[in-house]
Amino acid sequence: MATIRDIAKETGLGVGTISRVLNSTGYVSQETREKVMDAIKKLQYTPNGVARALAKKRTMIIGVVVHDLTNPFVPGIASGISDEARRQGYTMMLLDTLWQMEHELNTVEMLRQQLVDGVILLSPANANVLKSKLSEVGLPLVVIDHGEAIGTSDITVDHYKGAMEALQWALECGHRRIGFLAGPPGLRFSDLRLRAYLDAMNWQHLAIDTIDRHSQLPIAQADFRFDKGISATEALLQRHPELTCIFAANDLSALGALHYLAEHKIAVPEEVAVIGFDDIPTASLVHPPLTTIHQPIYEMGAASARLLLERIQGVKPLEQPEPQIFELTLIKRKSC
Amino acid sequence: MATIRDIAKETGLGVGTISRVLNSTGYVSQETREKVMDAIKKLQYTPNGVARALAKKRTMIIGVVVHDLTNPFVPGIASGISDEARRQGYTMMLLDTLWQMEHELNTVEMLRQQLVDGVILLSPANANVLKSKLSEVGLPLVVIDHGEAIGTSDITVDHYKGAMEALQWALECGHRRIGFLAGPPGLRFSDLRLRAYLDAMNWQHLAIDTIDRHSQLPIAQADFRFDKGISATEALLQRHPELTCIFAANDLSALGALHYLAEHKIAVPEEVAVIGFDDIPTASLVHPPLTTIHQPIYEMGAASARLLLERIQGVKPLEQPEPQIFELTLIKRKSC
DNA sequence: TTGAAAGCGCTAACAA
DNA sequence: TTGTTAGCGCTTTCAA
Repeated sequence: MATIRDIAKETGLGVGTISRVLNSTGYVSQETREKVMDAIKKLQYTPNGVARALAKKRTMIIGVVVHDLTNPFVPGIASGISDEARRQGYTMMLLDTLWQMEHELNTVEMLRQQLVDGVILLSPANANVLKSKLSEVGLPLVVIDHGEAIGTSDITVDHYKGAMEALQWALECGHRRIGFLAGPPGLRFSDLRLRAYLDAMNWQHLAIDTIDRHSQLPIAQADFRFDKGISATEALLQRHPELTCIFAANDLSALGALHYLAEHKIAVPEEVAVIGFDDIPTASLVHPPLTTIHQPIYEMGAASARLLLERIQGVKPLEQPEPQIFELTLIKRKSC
Repeated sequence: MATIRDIAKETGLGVGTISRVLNSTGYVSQETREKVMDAIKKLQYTPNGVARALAKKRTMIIGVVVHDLTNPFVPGIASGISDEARRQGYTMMLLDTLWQMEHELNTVEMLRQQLVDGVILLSPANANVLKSKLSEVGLPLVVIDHGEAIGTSDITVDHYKGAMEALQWALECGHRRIGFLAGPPGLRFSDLRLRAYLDAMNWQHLAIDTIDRHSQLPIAQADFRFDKGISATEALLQRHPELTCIFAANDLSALGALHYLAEHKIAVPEEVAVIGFDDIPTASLVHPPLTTIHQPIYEMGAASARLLLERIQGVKPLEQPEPQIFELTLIKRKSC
């Protein structure tokens, strides 16, 4: 592997000069530049990024921590980030924590080691610890939709309002007996969607943390998952055959509902309607196409990258939050 | 930011000793170790990964170059890689080229800069150039299913055989008039699936590169995409109303076919059957669930990571190929 | 316009 | 068992 010193030797110049042509900084005569370029080509030289990062104190890489690569939501966000980052000369490093607390911590521990210039956290379960860990070492950070009751996200949406809009539509369609496939309890955005459901059903008096005690309610836990969406739908309809509509806390579980209904030849939306939340790509592919709340996934990713880069470049202060709230829109397809 | 030198000063020890307790190499007395640990905690010290990488000449990161994060196939592979890498203490860095030649080259150019210890290329369009670029700098490499006519992949499947198996099943089901939704021409695995189709239809004499001249054949270009799957199916059925089955070169386009058929109230599989290829997660979610050829996606990802790490660690030689061919299996669901 | 030299923060001999 | 020192390959003053 050729180093900058080899180029210096080959051309008879000093390493400083080589560095200058490599970075187009300072003055270099045309003649010298060419001589250097020739040597670079001849020796197949590529600068060593690690050494450069050490000297410059930046790597031009941003780290993105996600909970599950196979959740269709995630690649959407990631490609928004990746595109925007690339546009500004940065590279994205994706890190998957598989919803495991332990991995989330390990991951942030390795990000502390300065291999990245900044970090984007996507729906972290415990944003607050991670945040303080990273700010200890002064790493710029952007949080998309954190999962804790308190704390601020830089990029987010109005989950409550979105869910309410979905339910409003269900009511407009004439549905009165509406069941709910809930997400994992304790996660902020999961709870907000549940809250909207309770309010829309006129159960404002019920606190979300006591909901599991009201087993007579048409609510079943589906944990944002497809497979649990199937079983939860089954449970729901057995306990509540009177339901004419199911609102799922996310698309994946809504797809589970759709799957169950199709298997049991229950017509959608004629017998039971279904509404989801997220608008993942698959939502439009299933039959009937899923009516759902659209999140501008790609745009949210791009915006988070833009904000992070501003913080990295010192345009925006690291700690001062100014949340961007993205618009949700109801996409009326065929399932409700 | 505290450095190793600060810890040395704080404890009154030499930097070598600090390094030793950090890496658990060589002898360190229990007492010293504790003193160091205390100082680390006190000063909130985290070792600088870049400096370490420069000194050790390895970063413990592997780069994974993919063409499209939003293709469900990709996250499947990536999570296999990520899991296996993590198990061995490595971190995965995902890079998206969006099917763009230019990005593919830029990406490899940055990987040349030694920020990673090895590279996995997923279905690269031009594996050969990338390969030589990386081997110039001695970077270990694993290729999953390259897209060129000649060249070897380390991890692959028998596309021809898989497609043939799918067609055999269609024939067994009594279908004789079978249409084909083709992938992008010129890609090795795309062409192999087409070849199998032609052979199964007893059109062995037709060369794949002249296929577009035979416009009377029940073949339409769907380019592995959902939206083109819809329009291609429409075109196909208009020209060939006699078809009773459609074989799609991949699941995404098969889903497009399914979508078209549902929209036009054409019963699947009674009136027209559909078979796909890949077995992406969505395949089992649609209605009717898609009969398709299953690729062990996760396993292939894990295997490629294992192989790469063996090459990085010098257990396996860098250049000597010994391709692993994974088994494809026909998954009979409801669409055929 | 170019060269020399001092780091960047860490690891790994080698001495002590 | 610990300390010292010479790199790793590059950038960046400061002189020349």
